[in-house]
Amino acid sequence: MTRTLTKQSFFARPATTVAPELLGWTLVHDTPEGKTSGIIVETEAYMGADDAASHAFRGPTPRTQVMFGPAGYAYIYFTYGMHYCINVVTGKAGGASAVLIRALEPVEGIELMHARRGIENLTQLTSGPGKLTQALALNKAQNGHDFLTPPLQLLPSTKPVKFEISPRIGIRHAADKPWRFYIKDSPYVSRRSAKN
DNA sequence: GTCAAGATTAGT
DNA sequence: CTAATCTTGACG
Repeated sequence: MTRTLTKQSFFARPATTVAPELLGWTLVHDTPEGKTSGIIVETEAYMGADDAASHAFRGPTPRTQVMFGPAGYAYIYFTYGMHYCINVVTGKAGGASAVLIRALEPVEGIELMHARRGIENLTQLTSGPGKLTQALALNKAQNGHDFLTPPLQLLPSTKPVKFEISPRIGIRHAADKPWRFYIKDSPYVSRRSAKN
């Protein structure tokens, strides 16, 4: 087996396969204000039309359009009247599967992230899907952006990671599916997932 | 047009 | 446990 898995083919696999492998990767966002980045420590897989918990379950809508496109793009949505969440589209085009990035370990631009979040606590800076988008200044403007080019990128992991599996957080349907993955012992996983 | 629910978070 | 806050999508 000599073929290398390119970034593009990496994403074009089932969300349940990509989600755990994304742990340890780095999410970077460059803005005029400065660069912010973090290591992915928590993810969840959403399996499109076959997954009752997915936004794509009832077919394509204007909001979920990018999930039905090719893999490697950002699906960012607004919810609860105050939060954005970011996903990586995975699988083959039309499948509408995606991986929700739920928590990061802060790396670059920590001061900027503190300012954007208005808090001092480092472990709570990016420990949740709504928190990390605020810290990296992600919103609707980045919806549909491909992760292979600046200013929003996903950089491969440099070392293997030890992770655990659990049911997904905050969903009503398909709550039994073990499709949440997180780095064992990381103090940066989301609070609700941690144990609450 | 109307309405309920939501892949969340912070605070009591 | 609940309030905050508002977009989306289903219904008609």
